[in-house]
Amino acid sequence: MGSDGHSDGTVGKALDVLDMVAGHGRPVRFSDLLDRSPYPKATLYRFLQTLTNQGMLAYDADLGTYALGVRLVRLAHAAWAQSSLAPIARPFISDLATLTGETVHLAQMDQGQVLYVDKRNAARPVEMFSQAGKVGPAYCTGVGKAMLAFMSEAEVDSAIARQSFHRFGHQTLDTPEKLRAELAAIRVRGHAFDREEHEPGIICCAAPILARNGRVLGALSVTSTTARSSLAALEAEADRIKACAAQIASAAESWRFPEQG
Amino acid sequence: MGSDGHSDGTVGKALDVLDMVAGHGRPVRFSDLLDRSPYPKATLYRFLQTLTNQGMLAYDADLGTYALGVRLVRLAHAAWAQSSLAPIARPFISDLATLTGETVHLAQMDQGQVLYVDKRNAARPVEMFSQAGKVGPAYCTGVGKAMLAFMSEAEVDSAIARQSFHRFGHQTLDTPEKLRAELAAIRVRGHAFDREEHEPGIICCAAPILARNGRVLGALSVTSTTARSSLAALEAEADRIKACAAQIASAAESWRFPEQG
DNA sequence: GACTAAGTTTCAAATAATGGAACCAAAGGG
DNA sequence: CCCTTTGGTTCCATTATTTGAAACTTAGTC
Repeated sequence: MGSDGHSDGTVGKALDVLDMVAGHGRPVRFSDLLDRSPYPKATLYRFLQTLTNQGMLAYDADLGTYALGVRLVRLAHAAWAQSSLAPIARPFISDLATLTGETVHLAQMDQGQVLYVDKRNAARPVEMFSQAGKVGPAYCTGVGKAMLAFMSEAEVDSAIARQSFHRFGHQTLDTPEKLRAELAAIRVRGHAFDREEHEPGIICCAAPILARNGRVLGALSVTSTTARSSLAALEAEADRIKACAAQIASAAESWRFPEQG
Repeated sequence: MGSDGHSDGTVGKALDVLDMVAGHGRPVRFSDLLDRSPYPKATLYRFLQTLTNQGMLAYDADLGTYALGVRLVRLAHAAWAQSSLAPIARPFISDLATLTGETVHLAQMDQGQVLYVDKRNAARPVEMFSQAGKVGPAYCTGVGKAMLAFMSEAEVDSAIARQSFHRFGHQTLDTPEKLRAELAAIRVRGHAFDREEHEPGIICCAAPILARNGRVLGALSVTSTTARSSLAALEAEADRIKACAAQIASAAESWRFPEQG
């Protein structure tokens, strides 16, 4: 169980390469990739060929660069639709955005990082892939902390081991100890804050979405700015957020365990 | 040489399994998958384990089902942002939607199928099942035919071999011959129509997005309904659509070749 | 308690992955 | 113009991984 995934065989390594291309952010040359990769030339080359054959990567012959392939976009649509909370949560999130007049984020945990799967802006409608799919740090976002607070010891340990603890602002919790203390407080309170810990001027109040068996399904946050609102004002919405989280949890469970099944 | 791609090794097979899960549309049990799979029990089992370990699949222990994992959503965001035309095309598409007052679709070709990568809805939303990440048939959609018309012989052959030629409407081109004849006409005309070939009441006018070297980058369509518009009215927008396609092509090229003009 | 279906593990044989090194093709430079 | 470097591709003997029939373990039924 390697923490960074190159533990299961050829497939794991290939997906590792895929991540490398994704991580680079823009089309990347073979040799650039070679530098960052732990694999020898020939091996990396073969992986790139295979992934390109499979449509997971796209090779640009003119520039000699590899980029992520469109097959991923197709797969992701299916993933988003069948496996994320987003489609189930959409109506509830929409309501919450309207009620609060603020932006609502829906996130899930992926490999110790926060993955935003949907976003609802009171004013303007959602653009699916442009927002959904973004990742953020777990230790300094409202949704991240809300999820961590209700995860099992083992999961939290493994997640904490993956955090960078970069100080984005002066309020950022920059050590595992501070984070753990905060998580304890969140567990009691039932909701988490982001006190400009990730981006200056941005604050939020977040609540976890918990299944009946206690498992963390995701988290929900209402975000605002210090200019427009305050932590106190956001906390006033906490019950509403929790109610919304409960609705989503319940909808998710009845989706997962259909009556006639 | 596989039209269905299980030709390159373990990785190819694993991705095949991934597609199988995606294709099923909802969380799927091991044995369901086993029926549809060409792999023996133990082999399939190991693939599912590996993919689950890797976060490409998510296993629901309560139900014993596999679904696509959230890691895909993350990868897809990167794919969408770095490899599809969508982020580049967005402003142009937006303008076109405003100018025409209709819905604009942006699509690319993936394995002989049309992959919608973006959609811009005018004020009045059209009832349709197309969103970013969704796929559709190439032989009976405006964007599909627009792309096919400008692809190389070999590519068209391979794409045609993958079409189902299901008759969605009475205008649907239901044989390779009819399709090829139509493609020739589109090549001359420079734009393609959808004459309710895919969905009753839905019509569109589409143009390909072509790189300077002639390669097909994608296609663009303006969609309407027979109730609100007509083919003639849509054709009146053809020049505007082509102009937009040209803008996108040019933006795409200057993005890809930042140094050269 | 015996029977069945669904899922998991084992293990020797078969196969595919590995990577050092050779090779090729452009660019660069003396 | 030839020689060198850099970036990319192919070979192939070695090695490690995958493979899948079969045995096994649950969990559920009659």
